[in-house]
Amino acid sequence: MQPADNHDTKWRGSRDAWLDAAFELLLESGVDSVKILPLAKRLNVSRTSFYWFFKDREALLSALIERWREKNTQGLVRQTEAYAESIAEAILNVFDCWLDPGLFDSQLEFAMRSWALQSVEVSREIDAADETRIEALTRMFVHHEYETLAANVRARTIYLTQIGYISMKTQEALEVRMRRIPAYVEIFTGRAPQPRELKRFHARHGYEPEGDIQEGEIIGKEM
Amino acid sequence: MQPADNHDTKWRGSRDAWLDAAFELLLESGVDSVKILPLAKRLNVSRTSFYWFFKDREALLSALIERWREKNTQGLVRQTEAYAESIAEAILNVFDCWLDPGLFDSQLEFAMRSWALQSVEVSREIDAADETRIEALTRMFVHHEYETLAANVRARTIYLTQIGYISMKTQEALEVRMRRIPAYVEIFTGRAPQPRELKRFHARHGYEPEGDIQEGEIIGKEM
DNA sequence: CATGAAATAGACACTAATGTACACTACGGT
DNA sequence: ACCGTAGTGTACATTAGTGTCTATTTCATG
Repeated sequence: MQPADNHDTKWRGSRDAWLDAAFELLLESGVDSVKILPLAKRLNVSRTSFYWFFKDREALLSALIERWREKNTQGLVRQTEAYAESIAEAILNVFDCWLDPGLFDSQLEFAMRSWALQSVEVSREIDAADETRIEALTRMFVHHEYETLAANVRARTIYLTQIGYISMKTQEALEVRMRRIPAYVEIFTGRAPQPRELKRFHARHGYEPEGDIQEGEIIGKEM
Repeated sequence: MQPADNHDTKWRGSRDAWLDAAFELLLESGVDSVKILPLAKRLNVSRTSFYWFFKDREALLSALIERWREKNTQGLVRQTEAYAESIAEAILNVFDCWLDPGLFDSQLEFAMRSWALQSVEVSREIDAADETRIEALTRMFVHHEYETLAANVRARTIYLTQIGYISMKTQEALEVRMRRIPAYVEIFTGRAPQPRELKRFHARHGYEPEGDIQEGEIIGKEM
């Protein structure tokens, strides 16, 4: 028999406690570290209680996949569909994902990709997710009047750059990241963002630039 | 005492055999799968022979890191420094890396990044490599008269996109990849590559486009 | 306060891995 | 021919993990 919803009793463990701990370990050190014994130690609970909540380790891992499936792809697709006057604004909407872990959990994303090395099941999940996401981004560009092939390559660039960021585990200060954003927008769209578009973006993320932004100041040369 | 260079005796094992097999496993399924027992089975050799060549598992893993350190960063940096008339040509030189596993081993790269999850040592190695590589790419753009910040962001984009590709384990047909390349060049540089630049690139990789390339055909819209 | 379900723990059996000790075999040089 | 060294195999001790069965504790509720 499986546990009923846990109306906050005083039991030390719970299905969610095990799951949360499993997530932590997954993010910290990869799927191979998600083992029952270490989890039990971390939770200060007997290892065997685990088997009351989950059939076996397999079941725990499936639950992790489940949780990821819901979260990241959803978050990204929603942002590509958000209202935007211009392509620059649309891209800034997508950038929200990289700044707000609520919309897209980068660490989780990386952990899943590492996991995929060892599991065809996970591997298939990831492939499906990539396709869905790139399609959504492509639609976004097409919607802003890009040609199909161009839209697709731009979608890839923007997506791959982010996956690259994740894979690199880049730790930039908000300041640095924000300063780079106009340049990224210009690269990804082919034209510079308007100051007012940036201002709205900054506001969303509670950021105040040090000096006022002058047009043309940020990007060098012939772009 | 450690083994002398193995002047091809008829011994079944050798330090290199173990190392090669270890690499295979690392690429296929991550560092956690690099275990002595499975390696021994794969090599059809007694597990314990291992201890003649390596002190312990640790020592084997260190040897793997060693081998990676030499290879990938070197390959990339060399390509950024290759002769190029234009920035487009310079970028196409870099693209050589992604097409020629001799210059840059993508799978290995990904495996190392996953490994870094669990090992601070590897993690530090990776960080150092990233920095070196991005610096080299930035120098390349600066050399072609881009402003410092712009050059740096472009360097990042090109590098991250590739890391993203790797992380996604993209399997594109050469045909597809080649068709996308002009668009990538345009995104990364801000202007379209010349047909003759592409031709030289195609020739290097033994590729013959299906139709002749017409200027402006590839990229859509307002770029 | 007694009862039963929810949750925990302990004892046990098993597996896969590491590493050590030591005996053995094949080869090459003198 | 024979001896040392390079390389292999067998046997054993140990450790960390999985999963099962059973006994025990804790809590909510009548």
